[in-house]
Amino acid sequence: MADGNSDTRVTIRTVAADAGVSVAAVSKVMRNAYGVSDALRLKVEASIEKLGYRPSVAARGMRGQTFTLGVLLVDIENPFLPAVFHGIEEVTETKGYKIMVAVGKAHERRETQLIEQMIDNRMDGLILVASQIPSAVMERYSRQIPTVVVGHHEPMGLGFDTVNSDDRKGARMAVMALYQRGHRDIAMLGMEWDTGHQADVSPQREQGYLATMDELGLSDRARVLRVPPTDMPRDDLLRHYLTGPDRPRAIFCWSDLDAVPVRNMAWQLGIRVPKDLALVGYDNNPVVALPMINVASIDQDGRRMGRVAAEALLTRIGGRSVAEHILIEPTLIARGSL
Amino acid sequence: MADGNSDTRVTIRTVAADAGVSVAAVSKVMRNAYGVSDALRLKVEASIEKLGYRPSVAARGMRGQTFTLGVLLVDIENPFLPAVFHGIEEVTETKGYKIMVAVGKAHERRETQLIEQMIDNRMDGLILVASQIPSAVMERYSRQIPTVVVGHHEPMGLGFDTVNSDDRKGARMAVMALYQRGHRDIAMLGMEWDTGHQADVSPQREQGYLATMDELGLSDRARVLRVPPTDMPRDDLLRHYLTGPDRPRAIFCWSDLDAVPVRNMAWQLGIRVPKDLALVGYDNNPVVALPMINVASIDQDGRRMGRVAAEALLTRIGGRSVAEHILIEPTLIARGSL
DNA sequence: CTCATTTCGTGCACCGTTCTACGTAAATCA
DNA sequence: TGATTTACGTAGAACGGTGCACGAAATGAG
Repeated sequence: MADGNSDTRVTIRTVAADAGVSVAAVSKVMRNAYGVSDALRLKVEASIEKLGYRPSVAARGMRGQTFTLGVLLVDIENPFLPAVFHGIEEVTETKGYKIMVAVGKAHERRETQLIEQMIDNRMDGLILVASQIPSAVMERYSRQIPTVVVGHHEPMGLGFDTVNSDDRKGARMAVMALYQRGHRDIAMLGMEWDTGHQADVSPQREQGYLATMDELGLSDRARVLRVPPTDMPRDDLLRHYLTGPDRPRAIFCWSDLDAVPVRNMAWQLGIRVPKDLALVGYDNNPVVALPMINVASIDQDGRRMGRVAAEALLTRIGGRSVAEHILIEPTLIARGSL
Repeated sequence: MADGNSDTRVTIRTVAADAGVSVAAVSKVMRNAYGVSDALRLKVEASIEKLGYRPSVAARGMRGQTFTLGVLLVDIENPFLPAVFHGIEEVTETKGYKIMVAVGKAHERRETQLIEQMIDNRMDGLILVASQIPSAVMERYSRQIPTVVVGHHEPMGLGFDTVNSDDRKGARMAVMALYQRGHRDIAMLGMEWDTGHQADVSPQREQGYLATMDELGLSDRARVLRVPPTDMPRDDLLRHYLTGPDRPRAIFCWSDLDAVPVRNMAWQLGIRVPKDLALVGYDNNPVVALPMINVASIDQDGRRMGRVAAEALLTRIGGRSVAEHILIEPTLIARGSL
């Protein structure tokens, strides 16, 4: 690497002078564009190496590509999201693209600001992971910048691609696993209704749950218990669900973020798992894999979703304009809670 | 290659034309620079609002500030890091700075690449959180860009500021808490030695542990059990530590990332906590707060560290050049494992 | 009323790239 | 051999801002 210190930054001109060629020639080499001989390339590459030249992203962004992609994560706590992020990186890293991450904290206004920031920063493309932004707004932004959306069902989206786990199927697998172990009284723990985000994953899982219960002839016992988001106090509500007269014998939780508190509350109440209460969660969070917790879960393979999303974005940057909507198969990770 | 849009972007010139003033005047208003009358400001602001103008970060970066700070997190899994990140955001958000995150995955070469990327992107400053980069390299980068380092003890650093939890004191609090509950045979679980990263937090905690054991006259029983990083298989080793002839009656774990597996292994082996084995961890990870896990921990207040780091960076960007080294007091969160 | 000083606004030279248009030499074709 | 085509390299105009140098107008001092 060996760079000297930074009296004057080494620019494309420095390199050109050192190699005894024109600025444009160096630019061509950098972008391995058409029309540069091996001799020239070698000369320029030697100078680049010698001087430790690195092109300015800012200057690049003014005319051409920045080779930087923006990734907007809904939050950073849920381990599913880092998994997606790693998948994205696996692909972009080999293709010479860099990543810029931002965290939207599930707040719509904040997320739109961040997207605008990414556009201002001249990102070449955008991956939105589990964003709270309404589809119409996404559609609008996607006209300004190539966009792929992960964890947001919108099969009719025109301007952007989507990559999703097959959430209905995942819910079906969870219900079937409980059914096959003899459970009939299966409830679901779902997110609280707020706005009408039908495109989110939680409603998809609910639909899968309800359809499967129906298919099994259990629709009279089907019910969705709602809990507020994790940053609200919920212990009393969970206790009520687990001890009330209508308490279920099996629960499918829309997310491990909720399955873990449920498992803990059961333990505190002396409810045995799986004898008195069977559980299946969603996301295969590392916490449910702990021996003491040991809750079955649906694995979405976030890493794979990230890879697929990144590949889709790159082809879209490459010129594809017809939208792709990719669905990925989840798998059941069976554990002691069934 | 590029997609076919559309609306010609609204630039500073568009605004100038609309407001009937010069480009320089608009620039001045944007930066609220000296020498602009209220009348002019109002006119320009109206046009900006009307046209929805947003300055190009890329273009700005070529001469002036980008109002964007780079944050390099060592990884994204350990919840302590998001906490620091949120703290940083709390202050930058109010000062009009944006954040760009990158994740170094504890890999030195990767981290240096990311830092260079941030410099290429013309970030106004850099916050490195628990970075693996040697101090000498940090020193070198800090000459190119204002830098604050979190979770890396380097009180002699000249070119950059540091913000740390007082890790020796935290270790002392953990040992004292165990001592006061009557424990004498207290071991520590530490990171495996790899390179000589004396500046990292883990050795600091070890020093605090050893000094406190010494102070209590227990230095003959003091020992540091070493475990490989979390992505390696470690169950056999943990089992060995907990069942071997030299098995301790109390363990201070350098991180909750290790305390949780220890707690689980104890459970699997039928070792009662805290009766047969007392535990204290570090970082107050949400997992140790779960009722079923319930392990005491030292809280570093990552949020506060993030706030302090961001404030330091802003004053450094503002012109301060003498280094600051800030130490923050940790607190003990007592739980059933003591 | 004149001269000095401050306040406000503008013109223009950058910043470090990309990319189009163009010139020239070498290679291919008829 | 002359006429085209192809390959290679260059000059120079963008890109969208910043900020210096400067002039005009307004204000204050004597």
